[in-house]
Amino acid sequence: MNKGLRVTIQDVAARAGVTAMTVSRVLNGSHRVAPETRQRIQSAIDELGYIPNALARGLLTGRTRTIGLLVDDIGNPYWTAVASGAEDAGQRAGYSLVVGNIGGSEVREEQLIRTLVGNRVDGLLINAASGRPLTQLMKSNYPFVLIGPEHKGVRSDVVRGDVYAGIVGLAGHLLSLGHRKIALLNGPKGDFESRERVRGFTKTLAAAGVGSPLVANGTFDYRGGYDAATALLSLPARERPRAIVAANNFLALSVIEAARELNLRIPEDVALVCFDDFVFAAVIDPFLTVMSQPARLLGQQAADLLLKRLDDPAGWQPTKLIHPPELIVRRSCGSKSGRRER
Amino acid sequence: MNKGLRVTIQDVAARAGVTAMTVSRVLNGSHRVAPETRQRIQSAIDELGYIPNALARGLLTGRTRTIGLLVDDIGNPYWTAVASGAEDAGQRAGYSLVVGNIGGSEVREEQLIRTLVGNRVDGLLINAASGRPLTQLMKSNYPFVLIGPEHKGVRSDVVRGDVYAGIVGLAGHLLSLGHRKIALLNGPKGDFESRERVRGFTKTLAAAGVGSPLVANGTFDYRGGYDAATALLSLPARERPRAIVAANNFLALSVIEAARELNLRIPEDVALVCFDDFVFAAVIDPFLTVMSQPARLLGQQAADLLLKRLDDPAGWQPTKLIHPPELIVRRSCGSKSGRRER
DNA sequence: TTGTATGCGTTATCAT
DNA sequence: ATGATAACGCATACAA
Repeated sequence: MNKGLRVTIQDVAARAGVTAMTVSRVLNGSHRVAPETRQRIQSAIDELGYIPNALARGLLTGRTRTIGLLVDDIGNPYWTAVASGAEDAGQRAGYSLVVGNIGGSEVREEQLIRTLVGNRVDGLLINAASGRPLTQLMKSNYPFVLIGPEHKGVRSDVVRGDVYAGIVGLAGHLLSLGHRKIALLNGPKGDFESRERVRGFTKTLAAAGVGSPLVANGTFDYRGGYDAATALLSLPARERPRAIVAANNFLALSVIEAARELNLRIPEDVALVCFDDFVFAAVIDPFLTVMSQPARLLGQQAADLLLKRLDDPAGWQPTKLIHPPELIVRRSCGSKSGRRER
Repeated sequence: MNKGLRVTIQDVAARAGVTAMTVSRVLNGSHRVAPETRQRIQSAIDELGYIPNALARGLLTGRTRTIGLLVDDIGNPYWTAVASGAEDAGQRAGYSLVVGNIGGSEVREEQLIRTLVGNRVDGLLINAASGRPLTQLMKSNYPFVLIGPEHKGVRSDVVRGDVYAGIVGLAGHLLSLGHRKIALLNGPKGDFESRERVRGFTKTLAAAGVGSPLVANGTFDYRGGYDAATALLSLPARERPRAIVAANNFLALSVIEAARELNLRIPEDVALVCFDDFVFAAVIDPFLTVMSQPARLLGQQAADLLLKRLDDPAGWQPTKLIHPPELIVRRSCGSKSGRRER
């Protein structure tokens, strides 16, 4: 440890001619300190550049005033917005936010949870792919809020967008434009949201009398998406989709790139729509038609739910907040009414 | 604290019929433990779901195996890439990375430093706007690495792109395309990189015989950039710039938006180039010509320098790593050789 | 190979 | 209004 950090509450106390206890009281804003004493102590703190050791404090009190957020890909503007919302809500209540990046790896997910719990964050906001560590947390009665996918048998707060409604809206929009050969470029197979999308997609198409819907599963990273998109667009002309619903903005990017490689124009040759609005959607060529989810709000609400539970653990009841998404029509779907604006 | 977290090393020891000391040895991988004892202890750990308390460990050892990264705007892909690089490097050495978002506020910057130091992160990677807290850290001999701006009188490792060379290249490219009315849409006034850009910009233009260069200072958030860009493009026709160098990708976005509002085409009416490449640059309309900086590498090297210093504090000597940027010509500058590819 | 004693920096509790 | 003492959970030094 560094010299400067060797400054402890004892040093401050000595310099101010009081006991550590009194310094502690000043630090924690107790009123039971004489104004002049308080002043002397404050001076000592400033002169020594004293910063309380949060480890010692946390060890003793059992609270760190820190919460953790685990997301699949912090490089995705969607998750950045979620994080920003959570940070805001946390900061208002005097909590710090620690963000971990899962990157699609279940191993990493468990690792991160271990690290954060080891550091005794007071609670967790989790965009979890794997349910395993969650049941563990549940057994420990460790407070956490799920953002996005729900998990069977896991009793917890949940905050998420209505993915089902979103996909219905997206597919419906394409149908209303006359499309019949529509494909879903989905995320990794098997998780909750992925299943929701497939369910909504097939149901909507079936209701419109369109059989055997095309579903491709890519990964959310660039490579996986690009390969899946290329495969989709390389199908023989009769099978090739004339419209694609991408499960998130990065997958939409993949479609754009793949189409470019194959000399396919968007929206003339393939229409494109996707989940999640973001700054660049209105600037990308072509401007993307998206199903917008209130990412920032999701982050805020998730943090708020967690903080509420921390405040009153006994009174906690699992809450589920599901937000309807909003269709923003731009150009990539080929709609006549597509706006240039964001 | 939660029931599940009440599991301490003592509980594990009791269950395994040994002392806390022996458990500690297993946790830290000492070889001096009988295989069968080790096994018993491991079982106890698993059954109880024991996770060591990093607070207690850190308090005792004086090391947390955690480093902090403070950036101006984690929402910007550039900084996300830096963070990702730093996380990689850290993880390889068994360190966790905690990221803080400064958001252009010096108050927030000091606050974050206080919080992280309070939590006794072993060192800091800082993209600092304000020099004040740095001198404080220096006096305390607290290890930190600067990413981006340097600061006078601050002795520390520095990792950054060569902003001066970058702006020279960008302005030079526009000059070579025949432009004379070139403006710099700069970031916030006064910091190191901002001054570097102005210096390189004026010098390059002067060398080409172009007088009185136009420099506008925006903030890096969307609003500030948009206003500045609009002001620039709304100048009377004789003064209006025919080419703009944007100080980062978000400012370039502002220019695109502002131009659209004013019915100005890019690159026909205004050419546009900017710093920092990113996924969307090759998809944005028009594809952006950029000066690419090795963001990921910067993050990695910064972390590596910090870890090296932590490993051998006595042998530490301040190192400065400056990377030349690379010009990637696409369409927004109006160059004939502009590629469609990324 | 395993155990005992001690202290890291802070605050809760009880005392003055 | 302030102080003394103990305790949080763990690892270091030393002992057995």
